[in-house]
Amino acid sequence: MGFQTMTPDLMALIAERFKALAEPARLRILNALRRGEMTVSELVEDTELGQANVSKHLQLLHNLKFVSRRKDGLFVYYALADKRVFQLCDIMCGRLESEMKARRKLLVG
Amino acid sequence: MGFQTMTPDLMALIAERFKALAEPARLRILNALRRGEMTVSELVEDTELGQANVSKHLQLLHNLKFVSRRKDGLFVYYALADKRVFQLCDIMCGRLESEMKARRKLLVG
DNA sequence: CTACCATACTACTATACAGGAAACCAGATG
DNA sequence: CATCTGGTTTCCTGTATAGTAGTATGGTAG
Repeated sequence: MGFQTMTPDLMALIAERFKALAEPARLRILNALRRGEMTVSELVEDTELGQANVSKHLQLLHNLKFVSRRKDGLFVYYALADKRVFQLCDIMCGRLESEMKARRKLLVG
Repeated sequence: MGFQTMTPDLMALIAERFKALAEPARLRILNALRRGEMTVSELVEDTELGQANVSKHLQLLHNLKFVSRRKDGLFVYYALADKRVFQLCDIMCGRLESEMKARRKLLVG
């Protein structure tokens, strides 16, 4: 596909997916899941968010295929479904570094 | 830096930047700018958004260093300041492709 | 069965922000 | 100066969604 052939539809789909990552709470959840599969309550503990809140975020991330879900008895286990998330975050971090460097240069210069 | 050393602060900064890309209007503006420097009114024509609206989006993109601005007489020229945007979009497109493939498999299977 | 626990759903409030209209500002030009 | 043009800022409205509290569902244990 590629970003070259940019249609409004494609644009909306991409925007929707960026929006999923545009929330510190969800980034925190995804980051926690890097350690491996976790249950909802483990994530609640780890992220210090409310249970309903975590559940909602997980649902959204699952709909967009960022996480997978597996039910086992009483618990529901969530896991990363797409590691590209971190590739995206790394690029953003690179951007941030450039920004900060530029800002520092301004202050010094 | 890298996403490894994830602090809440860093998370918020990243989320803020993803949010900038989580808007079809802004993606359209950035995509238009791929052709090169453009004035606000050229962008208005190209994107079919309101002029004030475009101006506001440009300001946001400029604050986050996605675009650069250059004033010349009556006109203000905006240009891409960071091509990594499209790298990000391409990764998202890759994700979309995987998603669609998986969905198709489900329908067929 | 009842009691209990993990998770999901519903209803609500508060906040953020996109978009549009109009006021406003800055250079250019006569 | 007055006026035009291009761009910005302000105010407003509607919509979307984060977060929370309370409730419902569904599996498990006794």
